[in-house]
Amino acid sequence: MFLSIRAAVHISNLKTYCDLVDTKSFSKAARLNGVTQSAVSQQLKSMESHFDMLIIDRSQKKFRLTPQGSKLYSSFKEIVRLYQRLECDLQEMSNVLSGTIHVSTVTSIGLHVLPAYLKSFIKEFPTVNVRVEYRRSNLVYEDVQNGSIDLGLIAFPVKRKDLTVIPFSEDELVLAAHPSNPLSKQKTLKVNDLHKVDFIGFERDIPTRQATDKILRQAGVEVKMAMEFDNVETVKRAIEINAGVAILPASTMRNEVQQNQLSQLSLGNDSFKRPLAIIHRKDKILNPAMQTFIDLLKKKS
Amino acid sequence: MFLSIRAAVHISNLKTYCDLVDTKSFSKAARLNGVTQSAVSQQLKSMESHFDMLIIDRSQKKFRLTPQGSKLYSSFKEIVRLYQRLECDLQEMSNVLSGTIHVSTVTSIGLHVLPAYLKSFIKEFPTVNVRVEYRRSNLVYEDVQNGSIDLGLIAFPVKRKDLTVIPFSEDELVLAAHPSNPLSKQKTLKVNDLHKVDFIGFERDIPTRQATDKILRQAGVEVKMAMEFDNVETVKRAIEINAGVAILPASTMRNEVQQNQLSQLSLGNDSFKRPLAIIHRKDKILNPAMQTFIDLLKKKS
DNA sequence: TAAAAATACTCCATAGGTATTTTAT
DNA sequence: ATAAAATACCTATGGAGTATTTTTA
Repeated sequence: MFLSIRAAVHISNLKTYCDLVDTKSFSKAARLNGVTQSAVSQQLKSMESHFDMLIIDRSQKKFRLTPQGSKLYSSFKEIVRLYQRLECDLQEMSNVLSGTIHVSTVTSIGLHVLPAYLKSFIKEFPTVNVRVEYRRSNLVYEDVQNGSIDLGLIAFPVKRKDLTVIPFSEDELVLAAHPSNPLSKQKTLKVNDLHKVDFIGFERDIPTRQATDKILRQAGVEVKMAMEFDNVETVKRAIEINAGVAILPASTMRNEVQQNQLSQLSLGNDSFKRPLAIIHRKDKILNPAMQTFIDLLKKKS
Repeated sequence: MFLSIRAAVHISNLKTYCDLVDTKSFSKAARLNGVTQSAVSQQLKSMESHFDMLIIDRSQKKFRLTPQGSKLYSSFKEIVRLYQRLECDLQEMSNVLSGTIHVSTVTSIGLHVLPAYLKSFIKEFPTVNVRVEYRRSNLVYEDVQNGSIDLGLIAFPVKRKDLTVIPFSEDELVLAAHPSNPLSKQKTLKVNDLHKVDFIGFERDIPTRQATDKILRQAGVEVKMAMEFDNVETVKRAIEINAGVAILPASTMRNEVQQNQLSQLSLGNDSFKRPLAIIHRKDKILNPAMQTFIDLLKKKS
């Protein structure tokens, strides 16, 4: 009736506002919440008129919160957190897992490791909706960090403040070569055998590339970098035309090996591993579905 | 985008839901939040469909919360509390008092004590909107308790669980008589002088009536109860036609005494007092305007 | 001058009102 | 039989989209 709580304040607006403050960007906050920049702008405006105060000082060059603005921020953050926790608790109570899990994964994992897990997961929990985004490593980190997705799958995890890393599996790194390639003839292979060989690698900013570089460097081996690609599929296609050899995760080439399009060669005794991990924001509230998903990945390995 | 927080959940709905649970009544919750019963019903329904679960089991006779329903309740209560606290903090920061104070007062206080305070309050804080409801004592308590108003003003405060009582003033209880009444001739008066006298009182459920009864009883005095009314104004009118005398708070008859329509006689040395107090719900979050209002009442006395 | 934010304008979904029916005591 | 809650129906509103202008870096 006369209660000031009578206001056009939608819970989802609070979340958007928090993102706005976090990102200091209307358009980013908009993207994070699946609305347009215009909407965010209007939301803020209506909040300012509702509370009858300036929230963000946009007069100067810099995005600057007023004292009221930061008070709002901290309260809203708390409320959003409570609300999200509530949602998780409710899901838990309903004891039928549901909801959506939004996963962003490096293509190699997404294409060659994830499917097996995914299959048993959706079989057991058909009510859960898993969305998979296939992206480059750095973008996976970015997605996770800015909160646009729930879980990330990456190789060679690097620790970051405000990220939780959950290792869940390892892949063996092996040599991939065309069946007709001389190297394929050898029964055993050592890294040294790769000296001066035509080599196909990932682009330099991709962790697996950095790992293979290190392997070669430590063995004192120099290769002729013939081609560089940003994903494993293209690398395999290049090997298939015998443009060179590559060091790849074994899991990514099973099909081609089976069909004799590629040869897989173990790299000596000291076999090299590619550790895989799940990442998520430290402050992320994992709902039961996500938790179960994580548990499955950890268990199966 | 895919976030479950994306929901038609208005902050004010949370408050309404809490009231619904508290009162176990759709219509009461509706009244408390200035909407129709229909709206409350629809809100609940849409919440149930949104969370896809039963919240209130209305199948049986009794209003019964599901486990999910009570989980919702506790979380919503926390959120509402956070939000209300936020609003207060914001008001405080804006350092111009504003908002609305909703006061429910016993008529005698509202008509004869409050105006002086009110005058200086609205002079000092013209931006604050004070609404006054004039009601019978028990209804003031009720209003306060069910949260439909912020502050209550009553005499002879009684302690109640979940109510805070703030004494702020005292009124002297005096004898009111028609100027032509024999009693008015006496220079001093003792309670005993009222023996067998025609008496006009408040109705039995009114605290001041109970107080005067006690005064008379303790003095062993019996009066002839000629008339009973539920408010002081009518009592005074009855005295003016000389239907009897009454014991009234001095403050309520100043005007009539001045204009010689009533005589005021002190009741002996052991003057009787009527304590006045402000009441509010213990869990009420007092915004700065209310706090200031209370401080003013306390200070002036 | 290019990106980000604000604004103008429009549209549609929905929240909530009135009126009524259904249900429970 | 009566009070409370649910439902049917309708309308107004305000939230958000598109398109555009304005701002600022």
